[in-house]
Amino acid sequence: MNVTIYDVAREANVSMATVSRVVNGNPNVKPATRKKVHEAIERLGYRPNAVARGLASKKTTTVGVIIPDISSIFFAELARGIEDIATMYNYNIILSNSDQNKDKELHLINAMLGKQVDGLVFMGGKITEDHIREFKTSSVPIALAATVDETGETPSVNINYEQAAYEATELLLSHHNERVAFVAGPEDTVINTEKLAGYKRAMKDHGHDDADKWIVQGDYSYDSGIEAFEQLMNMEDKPTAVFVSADEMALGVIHGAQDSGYSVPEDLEVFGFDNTRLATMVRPTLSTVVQPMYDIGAVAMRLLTKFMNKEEVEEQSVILPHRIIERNSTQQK
Amino acid sequence: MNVTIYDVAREANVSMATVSRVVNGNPNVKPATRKKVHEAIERLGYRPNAVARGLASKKTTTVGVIIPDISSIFFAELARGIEDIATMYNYNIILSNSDQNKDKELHLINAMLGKQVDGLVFMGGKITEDHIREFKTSSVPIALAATVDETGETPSVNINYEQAAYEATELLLSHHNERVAFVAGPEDTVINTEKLAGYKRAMKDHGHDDADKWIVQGDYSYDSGIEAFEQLMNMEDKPTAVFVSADEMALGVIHGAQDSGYSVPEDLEVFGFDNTRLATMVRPTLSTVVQPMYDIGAVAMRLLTKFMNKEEVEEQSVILPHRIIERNSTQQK
DNA sequence: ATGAAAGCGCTAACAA
DNA sequence: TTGTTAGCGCTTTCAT
Repeated sequence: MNVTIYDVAREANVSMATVSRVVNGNPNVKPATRKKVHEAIERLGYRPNAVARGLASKKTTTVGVIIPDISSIFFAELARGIEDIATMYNYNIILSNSDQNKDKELHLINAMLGKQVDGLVFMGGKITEDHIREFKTSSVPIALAATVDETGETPSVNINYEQAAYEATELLLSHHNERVAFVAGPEDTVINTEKLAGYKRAMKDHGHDDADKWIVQGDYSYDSGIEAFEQLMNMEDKPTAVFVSADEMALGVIHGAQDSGYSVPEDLEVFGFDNTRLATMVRPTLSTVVQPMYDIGAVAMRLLTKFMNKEEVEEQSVILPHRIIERNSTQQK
Repeated sequence: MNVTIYDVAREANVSMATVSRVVNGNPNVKPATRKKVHEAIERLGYRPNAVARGLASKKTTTVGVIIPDISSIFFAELARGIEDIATMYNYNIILSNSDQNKDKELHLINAMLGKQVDGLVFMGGKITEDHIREFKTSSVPIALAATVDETGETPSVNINYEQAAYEATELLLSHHNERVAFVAGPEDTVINTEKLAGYKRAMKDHGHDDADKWIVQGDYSYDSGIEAFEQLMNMEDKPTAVFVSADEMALGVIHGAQDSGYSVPEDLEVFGFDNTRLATMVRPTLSTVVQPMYDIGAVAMRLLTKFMNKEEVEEQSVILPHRIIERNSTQQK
């Protein structure tokens, strides 16, 4: 049997209400009483039962986090941002992997709501109507991190993927590359669609209406980067530069090239996306789009705390700044 | 107001006890009644309150996970193993980062016990007496993952680090390297101590009693690998091979070497530890010790479920097999 | 097979 | 400043 608030009350000769007050830092307690209670707590080794507290107060001080895959460098960094801010605001985190599987996602949302989380941070690929319905009927606030809801109805934190992709492509084009390819991520995710749009817009602005023929499909993985390189080299006109929509996949492209005797950036310029730690762990170091992953997680969690506290929120769709960083996988100009 | 078990009971014209039974799959319910209840649940959109359930049953079906840093490739992989098995056994996970800070660790243990987790998976660097005391007085079982308790009192899952380090060093020595260096990890963690011991034993077995002079200190990071390389090259007798106690740090060593015009493995053989995904994302690909991170997490969680179910456990200190994989950062023999 | 009722440990009015 | 007392929503005997 664990020691309860009632045991402490008896030990300190006060009511449980008073114990509750000192445990919760309520100022309406005479210092002497407070001291007595603290001593009793110490003596008994009392530790408040958060479950009972949660039932009585209807607050669990825990938030749910649904993440595609915690073992991915990208998402792990986001998760760290989320957890740090959660800790700062005294929340704990229930973390589950969804593998971007819609059924799992929906199931997890429900499981977490069942656990009475005070809020939810959701990361995923595609927000469907079913998702929106769940979000809307949820009794607790929800924030999306690095995940876009096209309807704009769900609070979210992202960067401007379209613009970022535009700028990356533009930079490659400005290096007088006539043939700039794009290695896409999983189709049917809106972030990929946006990147694609940015790439196409840049191509078009530079007079290339044939962007479609320079697009190859990947899945963000290293291996798919290697495969993408093969495809690139099988094209009639080989590209001289390639914009890859994720760093890890970009490493695959670089190594695919090097393994085939090409050199980067001389024979092929390679540009990544995300600026994960990987970007500086490769030779040549990777030029890439800086997406502030940790911050996206942190800001999403911060946003969520505001909703949980019913604070006013000026803008519920936060767009964080991105930037381009040129390293050695592209030509120095 | 949310719909409760009581509402369902009224809607279905049964008692809450019966609703509870069907929700919990108790077989002692007439099929017709079960059906009625399910319909009522459906109609009302009832979702059981896990907090109330936890209070009444004294089980929360959630386990705490204390991890040094979820954004580390190594730990993220472990976490995935833990979470997958947790899901399989219907547990959720409360995840917190400790940064290997003892105070944080102790605080987290208490916070999680306060949340009434049914068990705890702990990952950390150094298990002190204070840790052991907390573990022992804990009302719920605890399992260590990739973390060794020298007293052997806490259930744990690891590999044999000493032996693995021995084999790695041995392999380098067998390549007729006269000078094999070692890049250590954070001092004062027992896993590092074990690796060090394995390295020294191998050196000694090959007639090198001067192992100490070939040891340089790192912190497992990429940058510390680069620095380690500098130190290696400042030695009087430069080593011709180096065993690095973590893959990421090994990449640092490789790139440090390459950036200085050395080639790997011709001028310097490099051997890593862990076999994180990074090992195949470098050129040359990294020879390394395979530590089954995902499995360690998975097995630790599985072990924990056994304790939580009060099952018999034959061996509470599990040692998983490791192996050596030779890739291109060492000489082919 | 089903129901009644007593908690689980705490918070939050409301009184005093 | 402190105490009394309902619940919070569910599980779990114990009856029936």
